[in-house]
Amino acid sequence: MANDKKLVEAITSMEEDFAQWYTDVVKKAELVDYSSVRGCMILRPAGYAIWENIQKELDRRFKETGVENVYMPLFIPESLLQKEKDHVEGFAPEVAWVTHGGLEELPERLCVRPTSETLFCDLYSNIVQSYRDLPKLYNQWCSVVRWEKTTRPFLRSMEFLWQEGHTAHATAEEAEERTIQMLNVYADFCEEVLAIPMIKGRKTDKEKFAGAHATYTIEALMHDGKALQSGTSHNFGDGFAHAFDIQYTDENNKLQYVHQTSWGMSTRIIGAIIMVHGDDSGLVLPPRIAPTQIMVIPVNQRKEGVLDRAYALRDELSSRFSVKVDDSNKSPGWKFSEQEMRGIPVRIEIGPKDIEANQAVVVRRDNREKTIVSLDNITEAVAAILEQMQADMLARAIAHRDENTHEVRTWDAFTDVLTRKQGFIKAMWCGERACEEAIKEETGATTRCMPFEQEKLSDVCVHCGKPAKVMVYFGKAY
RNA sequence: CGGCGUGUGGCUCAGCUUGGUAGAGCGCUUCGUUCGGGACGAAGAGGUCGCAGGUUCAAAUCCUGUCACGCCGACCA
Repeated sequence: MANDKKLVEAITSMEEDFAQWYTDVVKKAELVDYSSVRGCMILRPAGYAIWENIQKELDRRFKETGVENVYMPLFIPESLLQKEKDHVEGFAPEVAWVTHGGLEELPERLCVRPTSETLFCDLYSNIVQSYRDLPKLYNQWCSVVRWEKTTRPFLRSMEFLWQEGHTAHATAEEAEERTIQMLNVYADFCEEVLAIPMIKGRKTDKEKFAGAHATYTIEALMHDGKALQSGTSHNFGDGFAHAFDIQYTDENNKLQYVHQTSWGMSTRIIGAIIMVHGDDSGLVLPPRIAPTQIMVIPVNQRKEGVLDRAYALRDELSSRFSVKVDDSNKSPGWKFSEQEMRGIPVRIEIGPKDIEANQAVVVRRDNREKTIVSLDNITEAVAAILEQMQADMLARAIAHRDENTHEVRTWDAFTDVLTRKQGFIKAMWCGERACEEAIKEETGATTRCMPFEQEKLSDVCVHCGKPAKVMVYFGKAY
């Protein structure tokens, strides 16, 4: 009983206070710590390792499509940033400036990159001459800085890690194709590896990227019914090419402007992992992204042979999985709770009784299901359990999203959902910005995207009653 | 940026109203006993009270300012 009490106190329950639950999990799982710089987070080993796995997996998928990695400078001269009008206006309010070098004031201010479109454009204007130079398919892994007013670990920090891909193409068609291709890379990655289902669609003009012709997005639904924009892919058309004079000579010796794209995913996605899969005991990591997949917990470890058997088990499983032994001088119960808090997918309990019976107890993190497994074929058994867990997590996330997606045909129903249930709202929209802004003003809900998979729910806009143009996902967002 | 709230050993907090030598629990260290859902005993280490200024014989406590964090709102590709 006393132990139960302690557990309850450790992490605030989701029901009671979701925001506090999130903060508790992030801290208790030791993913992040606050730093001495306002709004900047420290990624601790457990958090950074998740990012490293995300990087590894995404990087491989990018390269399979022909993308190459580069690294651009941290600083952007003010004059360069200002070349594309919409772009500057979009980012100006949240840019950090360097004004001094040592003791001397700089002749021209440098901004700390909030994103690197301008640098890539500058580069492309120099290195693209001929249609033979195209396409350029570059990506960089880096951090960017945006002077945010309020911050939360992973979801919004002033400096964050991400990747930004920037491509230049000969034709508009090719650029559009690449934009969609990368959106699909993100969506597939999220589903297959992170077990997070995504709604794919296009952003409205109001929500699109500063300077883009079209922005596509993947949107996920969190456990509390709020939406999280999880990755974006932009088609710039030839807008930046005109601003930066990126021209090439085509097969007919005519000058043409390139068509560009950019696409990004950030450490914010780790926030999605936490808020989609986590529970009241802490983090739950999908097996395919977990830095440590298995924790072996010896029981009665001071008894002759127990620790040795645990180490042997680790060594055996290490050929296929990432495994650790918790041989600290804590009680088993403490270790169980710790493993659960950290979201390690599977733990294996092994004690004197097990060793005698040539078995171990395998426990899944997501549903706490216990399986007694023979030590003779434990690698195969654990592989099957991890696979099943990965699949079940995705299935649960899809079920949760579907249960919390509401088709709405009237304004009353729209506001009713927001006050009582939250979640995604599918509704028809007239396509007018003023109407979109009014909806946000009245309810706090924003357009998340115009999904690729369209349905015709009615003939009129859910808010203003004018003829409807498109079905939109609405929701309250992080 | 606006409203509300919070800053006291590593953590959670008490003390502040009514100024007078800084407390508790957890954690940590050492030794011993334990070990199948956050074990127990003994002995130890560790803080100058977010920061700066002021009032006072005397400030964690009163006053002013400031910084950070949290929540809500505004803002945010």
